[in-house]
Amino acid sequence: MDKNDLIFTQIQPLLNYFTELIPLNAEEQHLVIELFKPRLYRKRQYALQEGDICNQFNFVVRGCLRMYKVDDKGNTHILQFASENWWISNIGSFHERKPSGLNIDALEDTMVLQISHENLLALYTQAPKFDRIFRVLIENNFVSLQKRLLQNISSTAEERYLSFLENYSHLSNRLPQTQIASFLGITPEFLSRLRNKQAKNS
Amino acid sequence: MDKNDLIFTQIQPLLNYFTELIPLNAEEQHLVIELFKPRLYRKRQYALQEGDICNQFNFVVRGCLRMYKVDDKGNTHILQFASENWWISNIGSFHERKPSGLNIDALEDTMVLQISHENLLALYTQAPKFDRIFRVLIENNFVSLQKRLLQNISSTAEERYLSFLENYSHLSNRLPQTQIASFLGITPEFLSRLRNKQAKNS
DNA sequence: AACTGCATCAAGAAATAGTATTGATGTAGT
DNA sequence: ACTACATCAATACTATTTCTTGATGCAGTT
Repeated sequence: MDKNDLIFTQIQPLLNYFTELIPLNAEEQHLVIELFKPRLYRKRQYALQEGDICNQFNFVVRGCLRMYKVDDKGNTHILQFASENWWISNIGSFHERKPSGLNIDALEDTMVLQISHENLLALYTQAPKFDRIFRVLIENNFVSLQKRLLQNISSTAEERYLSFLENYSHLSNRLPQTQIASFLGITPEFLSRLRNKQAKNS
Repeated sequence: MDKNDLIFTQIQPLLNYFTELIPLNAEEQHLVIELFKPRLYRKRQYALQEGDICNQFNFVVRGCLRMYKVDDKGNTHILQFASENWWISNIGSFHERKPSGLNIDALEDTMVLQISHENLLALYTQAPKFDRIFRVLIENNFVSLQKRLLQNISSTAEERYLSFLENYSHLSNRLPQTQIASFLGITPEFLSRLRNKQAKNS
């Protein structure tokens, strides 16, 4: 398999993703192939480090990334997981071109397709359809974020955990409990007890 | 401890390093503090990836980095380790602004102080003393490289290993044998046998 | 032809690092 | 006092990384 085949195989999920939102013509597909670059992040590797400007918009082909904030006490709080077919990037830092307060790193070896800020602007110019595609995509992200926030302010840890199981069933046995706990905003110990309780009740 | 104290603590070893070569006045110290940025590389993280242009000159505060070449067969050959108070960067790529054929990555979580190409030029302009400091520093690197080359073409693996033990005693029990073997240019298995032999002879 | 200095491959053992569980104890808010 | 969590410490478990060993091979001396 030569290099082009390889890139093509990896880019297929992204083309599918776009096409499901809005069908692309050949030229648009070609732009995507040209402007998105495949990149491998190895487990624990940063895709974005606090203080740097986020310059890439990432689509996960396989693996899993997380975006998180480290607070003054050194605790990490996970804002988002991104596994297959999800987008991740610090949108604020990306668009306003200012240093990120958040980190993104890899929980598994992760292949992404990424487009740089510059190339994304070029993409919008050359194929205005992507304005709409990215609007929709960001709306989706926004909605799921809003949902999480709402849940956070209105539910107990147990409820949040159950909802996590529903919404992220593919991740619940794939990620370490530490990460899930940090996503739910509880300690790993408490999550362990919650899981125990669940097991007993079933 | 606030953020400034933190940066100051980290930058001290670098100021010491320079001062031992040539004393710096307050203004020069200030430039160093301003132009060198602390940065953490986590174990396995790349500081420079083949194909990218090396844009940073790195001083290791703690931890250990390695610079290596991956050959056509996929074997890696380590050119240099850099632990505390050592410099590392692909000087060729850095100065000629062309893609690196070498990789740099972290063998341990590593804190570096790094200066970008742009800022280093600014430093030379604003404080010409650094021309001399960096000349000396690069000379030191050059000499140790030459020594290694000479040894490589003139010694058996066992001799090279013994010399490694002398010159890098602080690393010999800190790095995995795989890495040391790759530095010596032998297989880990053969290094294992050499070590065995040593142990018996003493 | 035998010997030396290495390599390669495969399998298993040993060491280390990462993750999960549990108990004891504490605290803020109802 | 009770609920919903946190913190700390110890232990257990699992996975990953690293090391060792044996078998085999080969190229370049002696």
